[in-house]
Amino acid sequence: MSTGPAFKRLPRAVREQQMLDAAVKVFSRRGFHAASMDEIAEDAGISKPMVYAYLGTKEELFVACLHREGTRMMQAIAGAAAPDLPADERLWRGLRAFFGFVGAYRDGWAVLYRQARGEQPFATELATMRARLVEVVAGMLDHALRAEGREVAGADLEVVAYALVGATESLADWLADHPEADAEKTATRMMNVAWLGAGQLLSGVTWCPPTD
Amino acid sequence: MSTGPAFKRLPRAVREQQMLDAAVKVFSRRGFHAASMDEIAEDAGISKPMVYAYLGTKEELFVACLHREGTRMMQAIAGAAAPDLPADERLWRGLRAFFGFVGAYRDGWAVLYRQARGEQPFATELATMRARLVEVVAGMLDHALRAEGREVAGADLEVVAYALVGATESLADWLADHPEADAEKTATRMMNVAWLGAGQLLSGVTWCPPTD
DNA sequence: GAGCATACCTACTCGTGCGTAGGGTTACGC
DNA sequence: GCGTAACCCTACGCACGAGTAGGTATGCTC
Repeated sequence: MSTGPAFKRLPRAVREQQMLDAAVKVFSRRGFHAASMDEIAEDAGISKPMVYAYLGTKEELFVACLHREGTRMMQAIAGAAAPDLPADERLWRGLRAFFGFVGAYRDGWAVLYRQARGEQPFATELATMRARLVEVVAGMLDHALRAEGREVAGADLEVVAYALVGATESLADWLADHPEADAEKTATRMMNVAWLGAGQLLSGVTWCPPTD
Repeated sequence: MSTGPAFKRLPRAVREQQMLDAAVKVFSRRGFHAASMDEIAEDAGISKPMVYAYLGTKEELFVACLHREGTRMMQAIAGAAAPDLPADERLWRGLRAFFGFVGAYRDGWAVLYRQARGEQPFATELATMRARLVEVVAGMLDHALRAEGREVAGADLEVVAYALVGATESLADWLADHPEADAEKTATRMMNVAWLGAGQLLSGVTWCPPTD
């Protein structure tokens, strides 16, 4: 007369992914501190001790989320940026891949990143990832410059790259908040700002503060 | 034989400012949730019930911080952007004022904003402020465009403005993390990226995705 | 079908930190 | 000098949520 187990027993690997899905969802909705392990467990359709057994403490769980989403993003971008292409082509492909990723994982990405910014333990983790991106962009600009036989101080390039990455993240946030918006179009907009600006700089045009 | 009161009795207005100073400091160091009212009180040289008596609950206290810093920032920028100047001049002055502000209040500003991003109750408050900035920048671009007799869809302008604001905030974060960096120089860098990019767009140059 | 590992649960402990009750002390008006 | 209002404190109640103890059921191997 027993109805049997209401929910199936599943292999570890599957449950871990379900837990991570739930964790990303709840963390993004509530923020790291406000999220409760109980809610994550419930959302994953499992009880709390299972989460601790598989993914460890709350911090470790968050790091696992960060890691999975970060890896997904890097993979999405990695293929796009073949180093032998011209700089504008590389930038365009990179941006398209990036916004494509954000568009697909709106919920996950943007808010995870918004969360990780504030909390000390994770901010460094995030900063490392961003540093990698900045380095790639700076390297690309540098490459393009050398191809024209000119050179710019590394620090300057890095700051420019930093600004570009910041602008991109900002538009990614915007995209995440506007479900109706189109990822491809957003990428084009970003490319306009980034490339026409970078293009000018690459051609040696420089703006100087007025001497008043 | 009594040594008298170790700490002076001070009028409300003074104490409130001390509390806000302490709150900004602690919130920025620890983040909203990790910050404790006890630590804030201790740092302000006062006991906890006083904080509740004057500034209300933790959320209300944080909002008060956000409000004070936000107002300071807006005031810093407000004077700089006289509407009758040419667009590049206005942008330059705005940026200089902005980075000057961030440079002066490194501790307070950047981290307050980093915090407010994540937590739902404050994210909207912040979004409103940012929206005002975006509007100002978009208005400036629009003005410059009309002066040349051209016109661009409002939505497009807004996205471009959004990207510029994002890039600027990103460099502000960078500035806040690099105490040795110079605010003026950072503003110049930002102006290079923003204006040379915006300048191209204003001259009607547009980048189109390659048809492959 | 006995043994064992793995999946899974209910029901707790315990620290932490928000918010408050209730009372003391200094200044200031009259 | 005396009331009254503002300033300020020590000490608590209480809820919430991280992490755990200890036990049950299911599938897999031989």
